Amino acid sequence: MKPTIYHVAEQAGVSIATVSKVINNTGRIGRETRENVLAIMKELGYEPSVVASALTGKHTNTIGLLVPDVANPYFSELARRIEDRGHEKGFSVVICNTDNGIEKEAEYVKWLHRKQVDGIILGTGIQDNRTLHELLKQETPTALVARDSPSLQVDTVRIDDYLGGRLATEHLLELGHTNLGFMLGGLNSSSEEERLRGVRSVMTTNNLSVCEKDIVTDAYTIEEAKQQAMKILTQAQPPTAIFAMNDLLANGVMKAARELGLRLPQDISVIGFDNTLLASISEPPLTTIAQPIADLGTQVTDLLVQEILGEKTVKQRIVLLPSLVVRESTTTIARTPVQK
Amino acid sequence: MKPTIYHVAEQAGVSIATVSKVINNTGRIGRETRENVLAIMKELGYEPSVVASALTGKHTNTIGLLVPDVANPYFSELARRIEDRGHEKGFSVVICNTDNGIEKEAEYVKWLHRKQVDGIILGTGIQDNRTLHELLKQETPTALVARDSPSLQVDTVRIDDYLGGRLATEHLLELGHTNLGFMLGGLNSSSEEERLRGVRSVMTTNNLSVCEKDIVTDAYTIEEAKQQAMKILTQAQPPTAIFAMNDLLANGVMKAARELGLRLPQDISVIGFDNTLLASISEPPLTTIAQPIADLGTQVTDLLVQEILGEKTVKQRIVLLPSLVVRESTTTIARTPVQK
DNA sequence: AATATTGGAGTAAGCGCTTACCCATCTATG
DNA sequence: CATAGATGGGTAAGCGCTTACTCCAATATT
Repeated sequence: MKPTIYHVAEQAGVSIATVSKVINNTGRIGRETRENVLAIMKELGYEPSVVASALTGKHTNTIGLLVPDVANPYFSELARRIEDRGHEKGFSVVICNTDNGIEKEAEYVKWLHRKQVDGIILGTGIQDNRTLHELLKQETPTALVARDSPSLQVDTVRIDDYLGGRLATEHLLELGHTNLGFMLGGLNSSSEEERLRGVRSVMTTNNLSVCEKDIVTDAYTIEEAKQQAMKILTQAQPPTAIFAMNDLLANGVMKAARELGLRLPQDISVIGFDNTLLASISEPPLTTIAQPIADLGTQVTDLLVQEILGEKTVKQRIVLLPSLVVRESTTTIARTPVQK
Repeated sequence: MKPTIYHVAEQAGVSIATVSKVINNTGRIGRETRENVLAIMKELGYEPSVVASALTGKHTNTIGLLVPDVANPYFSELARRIEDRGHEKGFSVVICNTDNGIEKEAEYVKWLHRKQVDGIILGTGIQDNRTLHELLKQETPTALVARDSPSLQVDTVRIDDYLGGRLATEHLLELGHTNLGFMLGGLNSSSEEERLRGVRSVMTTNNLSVCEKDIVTDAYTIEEAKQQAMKILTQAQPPTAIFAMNDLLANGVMKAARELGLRLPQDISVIGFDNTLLASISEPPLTTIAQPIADLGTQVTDLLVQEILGEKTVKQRIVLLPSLVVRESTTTIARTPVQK
């Protein structure tokens, strides 16, 4: 049977209070007693029960992580970083896949609440803020990652999507492209809107406009992305470059292009977003807007942990800046866009 | 303040025992009382504390999942399936990245134990069975996935790696290749050894042999894989086909080949393993040995949950069969292997 | 009508731990 | 030498829940 604090106390000839104090390094305990208790603990292979101590009003040392889908490279890398950092700080992380469903999200949050997790990291792109409001009302430490927090008082770590959109667009314009296509996914729509805002801003500055029919949306898998890309690429006057909102979609676009016999990047330039594993794997290697995923993960975890530990009182919003990573999927424009 | 069972009991004018009974659907409770209590619970927004009930000797409804690295597509897909199934069954999963380190693994297991997780799924490829032995001794329900259990009495779900190795080799031989190269990673070495055993078996049957210098190992990233592949490909008489033990490595091989000016698949055939996202993304699309990842995930979860619930007494070993998925990275041999 | 059943609900003892508070020594102080 | 702090450690009351057991009243049984 698993030894409890009672066994240790008995063996050591002290009270359970004393044992508890040496475990937690609280109160005043003599050198000798402490060492003795420690020895007994080791001898018995005693491990304090997190459950019991949690009941006494302390922490469970657990944080909940909500993401749309861990199988998505972006989120799996993020999850890895968060787990790493959490582990360093003594927290375990329970993972929840919401598929960006408001119902699932709410259900998970309720469940995590019952489990008394110490805090929650929201990495979903849901526009609906109901769950978030609920969370804040309940005073569960909460932090947002890769998601905007429109006018809400909550710790947030995200990238500047607007800037990301600008960077991508500027890159394409510099290469001479003026007829641009865009592919949105839907996994993190608030981010995507911001990026599109960046796009529009740059386009307007350059007296260009983005044609609504060159924007396709709702693609979650590479296959769907390919199908959607087909729509854009088979138009009368197809874009010469496509900006996909994540690397997975960009790969879908490339598949479509290849199937249509277009050469990459000579006939069609493609730029992605995120700079996940997929960007370096793809052929040609994908030019993309890099998110500092590792930093997003560690910083949001730090924020949450500080909040949990009560080490900080003011909420903050951290905005990391994306950067352009040029690889081989984009190049200067070759064919004349007029070919009606 | 969060309502407790006492608040509900008071409001409903019953004892906490009664409330507990309606929550758990145990004991005998009258229709009216039950409905009344239920109503009060809803009204108060009461949520039973998992922590408290866990302390009373029940379950925490949590399982621990140990994998080398969730950022690895294979494991992230697996993790997704396990979380999905776990969630369906009412369990949350806490994720642990061991990087295949025996120390980290042991530490995680100890920690999970303190947390009183109901069970543990081991998806690591560590050869050392110490942790596993420990786990079994402690009677923590444990299940292995994608990992062998040499002579141990533990629930296991895995694929037939030997068969996988055979399938890959047979495919290459059928295409006319006789000079084969192999690239191991190290993430799951027991599996890889089995696969290699499959390879050797087929080779021997065909009066062929595998040259030790055509086997490279220890590659964890795509970059490392590329470097290692270079070694094989720049030999005097390089293989005409390479069998990589996972899709990531296969991509590294393709990168190397491309850098050396080799055409894929005409000059060099590449076959991977796992059939993850990476296999369909890559260019050319990767021929690979498909693991039924979804089934691995759900079945191992089911096994563990049954074990936890005490619904079964005999341990079992489930072996799923891999299959060959032919895409475009392999083709019949073109150049003559003799070119010394 | 007397007894046996059974349905419905309460009592109270813990689960393993934390913590506010109390008590006994021991040493430094005037 | 009496006393005020330190110092070291114990007491006991919970935390929110489950469950074995008890008790009572309403039926069913003979």
